[in-house]
Amino acid sequence: MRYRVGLETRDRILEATRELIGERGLAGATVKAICERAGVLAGSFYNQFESKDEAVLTVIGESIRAVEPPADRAQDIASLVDAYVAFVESQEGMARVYLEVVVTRGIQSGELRGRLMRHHQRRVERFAAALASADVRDPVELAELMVAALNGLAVHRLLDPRFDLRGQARRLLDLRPAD
Amino acid sequence: MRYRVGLETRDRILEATRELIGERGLAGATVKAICERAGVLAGSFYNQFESKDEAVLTVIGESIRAVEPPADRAQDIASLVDAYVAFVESQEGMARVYLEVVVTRGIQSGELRGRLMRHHQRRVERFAAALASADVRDPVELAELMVAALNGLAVHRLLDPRFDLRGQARRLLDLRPAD
DNA sequence: GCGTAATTTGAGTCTCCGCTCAAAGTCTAG
DNA sequence: CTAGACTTTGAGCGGAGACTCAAATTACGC
Repeated sequence: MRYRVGLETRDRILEATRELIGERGLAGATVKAICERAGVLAGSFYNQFESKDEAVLTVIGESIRAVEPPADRAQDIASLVDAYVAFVESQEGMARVYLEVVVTRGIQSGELRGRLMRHHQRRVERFAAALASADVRDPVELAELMVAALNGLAVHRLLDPRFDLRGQARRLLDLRPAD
Repeated sequence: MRYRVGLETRDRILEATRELIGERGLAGATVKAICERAGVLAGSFYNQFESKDEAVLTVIGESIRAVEPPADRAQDIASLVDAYVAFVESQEGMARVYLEVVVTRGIQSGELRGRLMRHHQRRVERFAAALASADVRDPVELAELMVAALNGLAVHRLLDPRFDLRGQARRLLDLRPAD
């Protein structure tokens, strides 16, 4: 992985992996399919990556990082919800993987699972912080509820592309605990 | 499939399929694993079922039917939510399949997908009816939101068994649109 | 240019999966 | 008891997927 051709090959493989995950999900991104799309043979793939999981993990890691809002600046709930909606709508493939990993037991890489779980945890914490500064009771519990509900909306959106994710997310935001 | 031994074999196969789906998810319920657990060889399996999908579909169909509340009697939202929680908690394996099918693209049987989708649809309709008779604005939209949110809570519960599904579902129930 | 390190090639291995089938064995109605 | 229908056996097929490797080719610092 030091000559320029090698780095270019690596990039093409990652690009192909990203596309295939988006189009066909995790299961559809086989090494064979990735290699075909990248215009590369299996040997080259394994010259660049230790395993299929390494390539998949790299792609997902990049996606997660790209989506994560800056940690330092506090945000209100509305913009956190908007960010979530934007994530699902702009990176449908990754959103699908996110949910696929959560739901499917015994998914390939435990590391992938751990990484996504941490991402989820951070999201809950952000929501909790936003709710706390809005003086809501039980901010952590409500944050868990909201993030879980948003995941549910995302699931719905994945199975029905006409589903009004943004609208329903706003509706969720308008719900208040009845006293 | 007419002698008693055959029917018993069939039952053992279905039982094994049910258990394996619950323990390892759809992907873990391979024909080999099912046959081992049922104490049967592959040939017997295919003497009873046309395909693996037929066995899986049978098991899931039975589960869905067992969970479906009686259609004639109208119910309020609280008991619908309770029924959903009970479904997820008592039939974790089936709940997992339900979500797995929704999330995973290109899942095996299109029929399985269709069947689960119809089940989902009926649930939304029930919720909408209950909300309508409670004089809520936009009952259909709110029903979609609630069912989607419940699905999200179920996802959370699947990945963290300590998650307080019942409590969070009640909390969801307490949320009201702010005017 | 040269030499070496990096890269590519592509046939091939290994494993797992769903599924088949002919032969042998087991029921059960009459 | 018997004949015909049903069931079990278990080796094995075809295909897909992840991954390997020795030999050939290519890049590029010097």
